[in-house]
Amino acid sequence: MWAAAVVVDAGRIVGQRVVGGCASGPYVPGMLALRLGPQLEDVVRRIAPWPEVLLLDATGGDHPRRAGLAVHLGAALDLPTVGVTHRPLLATGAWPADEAGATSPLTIGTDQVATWLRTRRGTRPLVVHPAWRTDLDVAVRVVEASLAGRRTPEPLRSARQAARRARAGQ
DNA sequence: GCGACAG
DNA sequence: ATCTTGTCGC
Repeated sequence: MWAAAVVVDAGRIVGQRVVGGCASGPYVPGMLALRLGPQLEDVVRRIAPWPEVLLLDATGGDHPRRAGLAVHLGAALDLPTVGVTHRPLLATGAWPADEAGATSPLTIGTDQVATWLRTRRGTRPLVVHPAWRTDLDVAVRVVEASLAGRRTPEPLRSARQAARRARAGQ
């Protein structure tokens, strides 16, 4: 398993780190932190400059115990976190209008734990999860500020690309 | 037994 | 995540 972390400031990559090794457990929905937590914490701790907020492929309160991987990692690192996923884990809610910036609530019972966000017209909306020391409003603003005109936040694209390169050996 | 189920 | 199928755009 490979993990990559990049620090993006004003659209520019100002820090990057890649780390490899064995995943620490199997993939079990609801227990991602057990599988990926240790290596993700390691790769973030090695990065410089230290970020103001972490964007992760993970959920926050959309979790059986309201503690998705983004919550765990934020707590472990004492760093604000925001999650971005393709789909919710448990929460449900109708898609927002097909307009950039449109949002709609994702709820578990009466609690809104995340929001659908249409980052770009004509594409599937992303799920934005407030997590450690962030709320819905901040989470959406962080994601929108990191889009760089694309559907997916630039830090996540860069990190995926770096991890893919490392996995291929280079 | 089958589908759902972050990555 | 990974894989497969289908669509759209360059």
